[in-house]
Amino acid sequence: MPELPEVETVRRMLAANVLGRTIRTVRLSGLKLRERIPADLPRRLAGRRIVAARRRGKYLLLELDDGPTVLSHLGMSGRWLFHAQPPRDRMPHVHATLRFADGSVLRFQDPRRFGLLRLVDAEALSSDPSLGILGRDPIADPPTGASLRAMADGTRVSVKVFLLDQRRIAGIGNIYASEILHRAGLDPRTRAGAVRPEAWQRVARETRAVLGEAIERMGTTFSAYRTLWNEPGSYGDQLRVYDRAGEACPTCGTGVRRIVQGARSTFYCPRCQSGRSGRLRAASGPRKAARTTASAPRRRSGARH
DNA sequence: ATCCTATCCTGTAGGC
DNA sequence: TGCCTACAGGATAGGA
Repeated sequence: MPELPEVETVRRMLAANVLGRTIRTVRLSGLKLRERIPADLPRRLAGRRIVAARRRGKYLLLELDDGPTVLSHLGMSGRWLFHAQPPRDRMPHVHATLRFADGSVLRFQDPRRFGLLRLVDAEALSSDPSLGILGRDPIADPPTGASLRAMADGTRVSVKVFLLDQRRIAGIGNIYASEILHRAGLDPRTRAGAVRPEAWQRVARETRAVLGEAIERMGTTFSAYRTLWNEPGSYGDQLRVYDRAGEACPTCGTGVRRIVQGARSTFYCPRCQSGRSGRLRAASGPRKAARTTASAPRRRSGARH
């Protein structure tokens, strides 16, 4: 799942490869992603030059020379792929093909179509509904223990769910949330409002460390994510707990557990991350039951690199 | 306001 | 071998 490190990797590669290029033609699949791609996108992009590649949280922004910005989100399986020469393949699930004046091509591929392609006028960027709700970016504006604690004040949700909330910190997804909390030695079930100041400091430090190291390794390819050159990221080797239910915790050897929080998997070490205060009750309502008590180790999609 | 659940979607894995 | 089903989760609408 593309999270901040994966999106930042793609942004850097876009900056290195498509900046300054002029779009000649655009072709759309016509299929609906998270929302419909504007039908006038080809007309509005033709002849425009890409002058900036930015990122906010998990959103990518390609700024055009006449003002508007192509706003994109990779969702679960989206990819921006660059080809110096026009590709001759018939790659499935390509929803937008941008052909540049020099013959190079940029494609947006997204099998599961949770992604997003939107054109936003310069003056509307600040009021864009998706961007508008985003909290601080942990790379541009690194969190501190104090800032996290202030944001969590009075919040009753678990610290894991808190970290996933894009309105507070923009860019952390399900993989890195588990990794950050493991490295911070904090029980993912702890209520965010009850996390101690020292623990928030560790969360802040590990957020910066994990995201930074993941960017260095061009992200984590769990299944679908690829860089602009269709290469997998290599941070998967560094994952300590994510998708490792039943395996030994790299710190203490205890079996890694999988639980479900907010309908998403959380992986943690019950020994290294033992919280003695502020723990939420395991279940607060009818739930699909039985799976929350991490049973047998389950292996999934072996595509991790 | 806050929290929680269902929904969108397809590739993959596991069961039989 | 092949069919069938469950599962993965980012963002968001809508309900509690």
